Amino acid sequence: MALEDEMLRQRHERLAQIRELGFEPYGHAFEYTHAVPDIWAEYGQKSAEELANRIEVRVAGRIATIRRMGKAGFLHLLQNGEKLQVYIKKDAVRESNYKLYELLDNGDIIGVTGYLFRTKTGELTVHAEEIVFLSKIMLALPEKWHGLEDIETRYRQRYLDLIANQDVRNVFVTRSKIIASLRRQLDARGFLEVETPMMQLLYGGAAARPFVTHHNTLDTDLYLRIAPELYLKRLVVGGLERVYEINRNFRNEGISTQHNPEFTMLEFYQAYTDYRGMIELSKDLLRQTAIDATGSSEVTYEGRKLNFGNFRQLTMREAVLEFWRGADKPSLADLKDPDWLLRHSQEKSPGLALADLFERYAEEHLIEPTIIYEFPAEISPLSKNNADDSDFVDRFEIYAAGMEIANAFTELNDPQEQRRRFEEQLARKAGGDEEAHVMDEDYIRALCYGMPPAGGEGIGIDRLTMILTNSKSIRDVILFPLLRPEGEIGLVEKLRSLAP
RNA sequence: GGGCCGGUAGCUCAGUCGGUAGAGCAUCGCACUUUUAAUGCGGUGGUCGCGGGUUCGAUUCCCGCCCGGCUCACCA
Repeated sequence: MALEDEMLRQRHERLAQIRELGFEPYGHAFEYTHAVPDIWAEYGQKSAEELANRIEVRVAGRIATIRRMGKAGFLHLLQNGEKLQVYIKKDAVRESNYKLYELLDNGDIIGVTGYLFRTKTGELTVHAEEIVFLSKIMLALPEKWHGLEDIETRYRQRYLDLIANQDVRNVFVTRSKIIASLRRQLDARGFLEVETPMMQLLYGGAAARPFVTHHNTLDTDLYLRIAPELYLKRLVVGGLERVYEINRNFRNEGISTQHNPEFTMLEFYQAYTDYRGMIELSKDLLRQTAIDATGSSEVTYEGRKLNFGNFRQLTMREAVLEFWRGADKPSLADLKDPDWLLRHSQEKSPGLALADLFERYAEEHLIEPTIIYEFPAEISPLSKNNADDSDFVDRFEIYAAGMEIANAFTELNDPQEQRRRFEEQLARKAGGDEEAHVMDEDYIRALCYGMPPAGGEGIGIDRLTMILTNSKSIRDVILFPLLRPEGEIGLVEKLRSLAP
């Protein structure tokens, strides 16, 4: 018999034994006086003498390790990422309780009532006086000191990863702090959090291929949104002058260490400001988020220092110049010369060519937090033209660790110009560009009612989290990243064969 | 989608120049009433990712496939 089957059978028998002792193998509730981290916070520094006046506690958690020694034993309870030792002695608990202790498995969830003391070696420990059974483990937990390392299992069974690897738990705690910090900062500035459709009749607000789904009753195909942008700007038209949304976008494209098909974006819009206002707001938001998440505006990513209190600022052309490799280094004048640009890229227009050069030469080298501005209009169908050079738009992106983490611009609020841009995109779509923007006539109609001048920005929460948690892959900051189907698990069959 | 790397016990890994496998932990049994990777002794546990081919014989060699990782392409 395979070991797993054997273990299931043994533990199934233990369920009955636990019941025979008068305990429920799956408890209903347990009121603890302290969570394990609270015990450490309150008593972690107390000496054996200070603990001598019987401090009674009720604690709960999952058994992480268990060491039995004849008529006594120790176990560690794991709760909220921290462990607390429990000591059980045969003549200190009821007989049935000691028998229950003898049935415990690594991974069971129990509650313990007792008093605090320090062992000979000085470890803060609960001297158990009563054990309550709360939940039975039926399978084997990963091994105790190598933990769970298999990447596939970590992603597929994230719950095991969270139990076995406390640093993984901390990544997701930090992710939550990042989102809470951004929310708090935006709320404090008078932004209103809103929710806009995830299922849309038309997709827009970004250059990407969408997922398609179908609504049966309406008999209509719907797209999972690739961005909330056009809906948020409709709200700005409607007088919600400061809005933001933190939610998922879906893009039907490749998967990599920097891309997951569903990912989380913060988008925010502020009326009566422009991209310069967004630059200042971004600097404040990111600096404070880094501090709230990590305790410092300076973080280490892959061994390199990134200071979110100090942003570099370069135009796209300056960035190409700075990171140019090769002998034929161009001048700034070359980068403004359409013919020169077209000679140095496969792209068909000067603006696309400049963006291409930027991506090829500069992007991966933008390690320090850097603001890149002066974007070509061709790659920015929703941004307002620059007043001095209509081939460019008032747009910037923020890069760090070689990744784009934010994208922002002065919003295009001229419906006539927006119509022209959409039609330009339609022409590109006709030319085979699957990611070109579609025409959204209702959005044009909204602009025709007048949108105040506004700045808007999107920040990629997953990538920001990667940087602030020093994670190499986006899958390490998404609890359940998309994976291919796993195949047969076979557990249901085994459980059925054990059932009464 | 292309290239490279990987998949051996529940976990972490070794190994077989082709003769059907091993360690530690976990698990089971015994001993042990302040342990810390508890300790000591003894056991159980494997369709070596899946399917073909070559061979007297394949976990090992060859081909195809599945799953994962990295990377390129694409993208944020």
